[in-house]
Amino acid sequence: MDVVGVAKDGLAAVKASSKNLVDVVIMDILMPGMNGIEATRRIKAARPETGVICLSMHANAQFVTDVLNAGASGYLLKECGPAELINAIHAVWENRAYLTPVIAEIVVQDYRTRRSDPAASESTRLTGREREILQLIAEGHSTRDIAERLCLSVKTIGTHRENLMAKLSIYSIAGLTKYAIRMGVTAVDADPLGRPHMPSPD
Amino acid sequence: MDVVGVAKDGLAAVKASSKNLVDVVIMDILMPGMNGIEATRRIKAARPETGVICLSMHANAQFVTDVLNAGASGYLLKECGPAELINAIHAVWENRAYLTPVIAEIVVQDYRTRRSDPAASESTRLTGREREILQLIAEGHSTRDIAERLCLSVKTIGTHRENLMAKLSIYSIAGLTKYAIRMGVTAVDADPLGRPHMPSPD
DNA sequence: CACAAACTCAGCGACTTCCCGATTTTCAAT
DNA sequence: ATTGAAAATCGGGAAGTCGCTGAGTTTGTG
Repeated sequence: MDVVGVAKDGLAAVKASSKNLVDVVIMDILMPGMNGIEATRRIKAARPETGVICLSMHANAQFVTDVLNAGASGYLLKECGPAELINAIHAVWENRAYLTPVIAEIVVQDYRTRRSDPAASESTRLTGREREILQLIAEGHSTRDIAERLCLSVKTIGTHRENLMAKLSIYSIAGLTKYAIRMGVTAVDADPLGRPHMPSPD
Repeated sequence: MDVVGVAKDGLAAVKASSKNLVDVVIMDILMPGMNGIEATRRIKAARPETGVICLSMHANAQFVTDVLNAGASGYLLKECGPAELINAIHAVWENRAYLTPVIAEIVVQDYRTRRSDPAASESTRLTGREREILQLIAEGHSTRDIAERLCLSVKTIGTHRENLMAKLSIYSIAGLTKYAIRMGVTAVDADPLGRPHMPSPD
């Protein structure tokens, strides 16, 4: 078992795993720029036989389902010991799935609640794109920034933001930022994006 | 010693202490709407003989100096026991000041560092108004909202926001929100301000 | 295949932001 | 008491953004 590469954000992880033929990727969800869900989706799209294990601080039902939908085969919490990590790597390696018990329980609970009330978490369930844009907004990027970064029209980003706001009933950037922080999509001390104009006269 | 009133936010505290002739106010700093610093300032402005003791979770030099500038006579941390609180109330009652030892130390340190490097924290020191507006922005209020709430022109709020951004080198609402959270000016789970328009058709 | 959901984008009026400027108030130091 | 610096207040105007409507394209599932 070799560590063939380490990446500090989602984009780097996607690039690294496309260059080296990686068997298993240990993916953090909370990363600046591109999050782990999006990165997982791209890695699986580029090379489906790559196994992805997500490692997160948050035991959040939304995260788990999104990550699994993105194609991950495992989900661990950061509190897990090295033994469990190795265990999970072996499982995913052999094309099996591994969920840490707490997460497995959450998944089951999620199925149940969705059975009993299918529309309950329907309204606040964000799509991948919406979550991606939520993250970028919460990281301080302007609509224009995001549009350029994702090679989309400013209008598209606007629409996504509107859908986002309607789903969450949060109609301010500040509110969205706090929501993103609570959801673990961004960190309080993430890069605040200093001066886009006025490059300091001194 | 009687408790003559309890208020859940800054504005309520100002109103309550103007109606009842309060001797000593125990003030929390972190409150939605109007923060404790602004509330302290207004209470002292309305009736200077009112003693104000600030009770905060944060042992932050910025907070302490601001609160003292606002006119507070005491500063305690929330970890303090009831004995110290009573102690402080008696001191302030008798027109003396009381700082809990940790805070006293911070004040001394602050004096020293400011002696040695007067311009160090000069650029990022916000005025009271700026801090107030930072808080309102971070609570999700629009420029127009803030202007109406403070009975000021939209232009004034804009200028304050611009000064704020220049001082902090943070040029996004999201960034300002995170800064406000780090500074303890607002809470992550503060009221996200649901739907300012579209009052829900169902 | 058909259907729904997700994703994409344009138009347009209203509003906000950014940068320029200005005045008044406050307050500490001389 | 005067001066000066910092704070707070506001306006104009160009440029840009937002909110809403509507609508075409892609995607995935039954």
